[in-house]
Amino acid sequence: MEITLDRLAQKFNIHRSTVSRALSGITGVSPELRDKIIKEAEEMNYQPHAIGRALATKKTNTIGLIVPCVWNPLCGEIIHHLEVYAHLKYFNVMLSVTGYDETEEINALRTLMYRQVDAVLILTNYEFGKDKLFLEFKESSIPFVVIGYSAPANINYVAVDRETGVNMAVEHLTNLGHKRIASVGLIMKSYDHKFIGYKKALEKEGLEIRNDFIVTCEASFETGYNSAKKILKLTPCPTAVFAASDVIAIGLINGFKEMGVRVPEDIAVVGFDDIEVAAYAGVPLTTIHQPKEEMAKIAIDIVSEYLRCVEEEARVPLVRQNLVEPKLVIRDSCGMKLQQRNIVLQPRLIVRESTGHCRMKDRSE
Amino acid sequence: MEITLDRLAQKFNIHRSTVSRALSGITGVSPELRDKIIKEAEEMNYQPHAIGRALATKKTNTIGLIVPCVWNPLCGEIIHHLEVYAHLKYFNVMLSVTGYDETEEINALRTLMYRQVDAVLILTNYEFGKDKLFLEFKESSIPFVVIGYSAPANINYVAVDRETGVNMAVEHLTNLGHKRIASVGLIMKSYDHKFIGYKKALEKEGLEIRNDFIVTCEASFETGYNSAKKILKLTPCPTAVFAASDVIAIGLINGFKEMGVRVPEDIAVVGFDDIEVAAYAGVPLTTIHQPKEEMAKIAIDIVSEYLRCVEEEARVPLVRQNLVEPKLVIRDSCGMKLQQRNIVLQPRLIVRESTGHCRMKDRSE
DNA sequence: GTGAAAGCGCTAACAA
DNA sequence: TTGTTAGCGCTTTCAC
Repeated sequence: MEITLDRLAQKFNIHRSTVSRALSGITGVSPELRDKIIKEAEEMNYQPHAIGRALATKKTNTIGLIVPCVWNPLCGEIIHHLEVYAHLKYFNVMLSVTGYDETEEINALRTLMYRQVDAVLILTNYEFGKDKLFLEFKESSIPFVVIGYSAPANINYVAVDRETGVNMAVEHLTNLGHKRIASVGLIMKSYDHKFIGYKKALEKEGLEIRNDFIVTCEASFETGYNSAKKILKLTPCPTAVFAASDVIAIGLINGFKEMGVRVPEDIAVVGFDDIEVAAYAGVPLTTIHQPKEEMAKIAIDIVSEYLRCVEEEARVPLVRQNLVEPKLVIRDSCGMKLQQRNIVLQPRLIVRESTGHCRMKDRSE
Repeated sequence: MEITLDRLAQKFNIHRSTVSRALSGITGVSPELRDKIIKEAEEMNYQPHAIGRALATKKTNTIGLIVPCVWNPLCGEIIHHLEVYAHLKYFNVMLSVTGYDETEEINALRTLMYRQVDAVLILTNYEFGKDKLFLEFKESSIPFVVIGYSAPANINYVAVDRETGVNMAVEHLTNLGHKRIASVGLIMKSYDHKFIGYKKALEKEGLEIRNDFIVTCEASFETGYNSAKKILKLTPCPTAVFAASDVIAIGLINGFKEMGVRVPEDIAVVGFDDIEVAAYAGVPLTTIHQPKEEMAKIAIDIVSEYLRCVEEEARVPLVRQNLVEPKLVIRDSCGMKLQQRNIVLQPRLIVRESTGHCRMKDRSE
């Protein structure tokens, strides 16, 4: 038989409310009784019923996490950190994967939002602020934060500064002397910060922006792999390529290899994300590091701080919009093999931080 | 103001139970009223309150998922499939990551178990049946299934046949003529099926089992990488190595490369798991495929079938213990490059299935 | 310091 | 067909 507050109370011929107070550590129970109750509860291995409590308190201590997928290493790593930090703040996490489907995203939101989670986090790597999703959010009163992409003015978000990141990547290539720099996986829309960054970086160097040098594809190993052929068909052939994500970069390098094209000797490749495999991917990948753990921490902080305030009936914090700084991680895929390297069995890592600082904008609703 | 059954009922001056029936599609409401109610509910965008419903029905439609980590691609891929199948069966999933910590596993179990989830799935890659965890499970009345490792007689599980898998891997190596086959990442315990498989496979071939050829390490890219040095120090040097997981194999290959040792020319490597990156890892990895999606499907089927039975008050199914068959996936890392290969931009895949069938043992409690 | 009572939102058995 | 009632397990306000 399940053990409940009432059953515990019966043991001592007292009322369940007293037991509740004793176990919640609320003042107003005699120390002796309190200790007896606690002891007995432990002995009987009493566990408060989360659902009952949630109904009474209107708090579930659960945050909903909507993600496009989990198999993708970038998502996997971010989800990992989110869960760990959530756990530290005593939140459970409810996971919902949408398969990059906008309708599914809305469904997930509905399911989670309607009062079974205290907050929702949404991981997305593309434009956010699309009307439906956005409206759905605003109708609810629970806090939410977008992770991975910037959002409209009145929505919390934490994301890397993509434009700066891409700029660093392209600059690295131009510094190495590259003039014909193609890209794979960019989305040719004004809302794609990576696309903007790519264009601006080339413009700054006075390099021509050629549409045929912009090969679009989704983010996966396979699409990257298949893009290799497209890149090699270009005339004149690019000497370097910026891949919009590491999975693409890794696939690409494999594709090149398959066609007898060496990286970095024949063509240089920079990635974006710095997923863990990047260091172990055939040719260790030079890439732009996303501070995933930091982003996760910030996201969890935002919701837990918000929730703390409503609990204490304090003024709720302003919308927080965090752009965190990327870093350039130099490995082998762009041909920085010029220096002598000791044969030390550790993944080589030269980190070059961007000059900017972590920017944080606070705006009022 | 939140919209509830009562508030909906007020609109028509009827009782909330009628509204409840109408919306649940339960017979016993006049068609006209029913339609009016449904229409109004949709208009007001009514969403049933999951917590209230859960308290009343003692069902949360949520399954708890306890995993050691999510950043690891093997875990990530399995979690992905689990979530997708759970979703298909209308389950939410509550995720709990334990960081390979047994105490955390028990905590997670407690948190989830005590009536906020209908079932729990536990993903583990090591021995299961450890007293504490096991007892904790048995005290609860909710169904659970272990994924990835076989469990004691009265516990559901679904796992690959690891012993067979390792046997296939080692056999592949011996077929290629290898005699000195080291291993990395095995656990030298009687409960490690991979270890058993490795030993048996060598014995079968009449090969010596050398303790120094068994290099232990945890499953990560980094530990694999660091193990390369250890392998190369052995005398006589092995000509092939079996890595207990793909992440180890990938790290290992990078370590070898770093030290100027070529794979497969100088040394052959087989992995285990067939994670997605395996096909794109510098040298495409020959490995043992775990049917992750199939395993996920079986796991979800087990719990949803169980839950269906208790709901219908039918006899609950017997314990299901599924060992699914691994497959040998031949790529490049063992030197099967003998045949001419067309330059076709697709990851090469030669799948060799094990001769056995998917075994399923049903046992009574 | 402790008990009684109400109520969170819903479902389900029973009456009408 | 519809309403009434009770109750899921807990918290919390108000009496005592």
